[in-house]
Amino acid sequence: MNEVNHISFFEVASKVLKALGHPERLRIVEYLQTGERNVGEIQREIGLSQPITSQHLRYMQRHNILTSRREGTRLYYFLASDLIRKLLECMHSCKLSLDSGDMQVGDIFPETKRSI
Amino acid sequence: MNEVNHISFFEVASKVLKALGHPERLRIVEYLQTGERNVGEIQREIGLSQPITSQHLRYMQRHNILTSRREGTRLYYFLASDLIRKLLECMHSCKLSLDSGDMQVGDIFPETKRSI
DNA sequence: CATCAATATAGCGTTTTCGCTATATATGTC
DNA sequence: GACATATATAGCGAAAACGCTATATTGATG
Repeated sequence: MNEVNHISFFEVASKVLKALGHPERLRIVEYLQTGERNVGEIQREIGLSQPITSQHLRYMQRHNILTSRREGTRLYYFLASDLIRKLLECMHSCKLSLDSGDMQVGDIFPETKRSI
Repeated sequence: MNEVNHISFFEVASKVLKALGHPERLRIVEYLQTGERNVGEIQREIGLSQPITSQHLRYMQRHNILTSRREGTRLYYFLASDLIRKLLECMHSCKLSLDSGDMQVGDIFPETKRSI
């Protein structure tokens, strides 16, 4: 069991992780935790060019991280699944651990010496 | 704050996610949750060729997912940080949610129709 | 239908990832 | 030092990711 059409959990999960494995995309996705936003809003918030913003959003939509909803000329993107939401919560709790000093950057990137 | 030598949390986290974003590497890393293993053990467990196994392990070591310890002619690899462990726990809990049917594959991969 | 604003796509060069085969290195043993 | 076992690396071609510029599409409005 644990397979659907020969797609294992590992295949699914790794695709999601890979798609989130980009600093700007992670920023975008964390921003979208607060609710849906249109491309322009995301672009301004993250500070990317229009094409790059659109490309990242399309990429994440293709990889089932995001979904979109059109409203007139605007396209609103939002988180596509509970897996994504759970993952982000987890990242956030890791971030808090790092902030609180329970965890050191050195635990993750030994070459840096101070805590995040 | 929240920056160390201009390396933000997003940079660190996205590198980790990217490095975990590969089905075989995810398998390896989940296997290593049970404790350290040497290359041969990992190779046999996951069912990869020797060079590929070694390459994935080195890759993950370079990306601060794993560390290693030599014992004679054997090299033992193990999880490098608490962030990794936390992330895996999270993935595992997501996996359980999927298994229990609370979540559907369709939530993640709409083209598939049954639950994982 | 002309035009504008919002968003997407094409095309391109560079870099990284990937899996593979062949070969090298390191360690232990005789 | 010869040899065996365990592991790593080199080198290669194919594919994908990346950021960029230029251009196209879509929808609303006059």
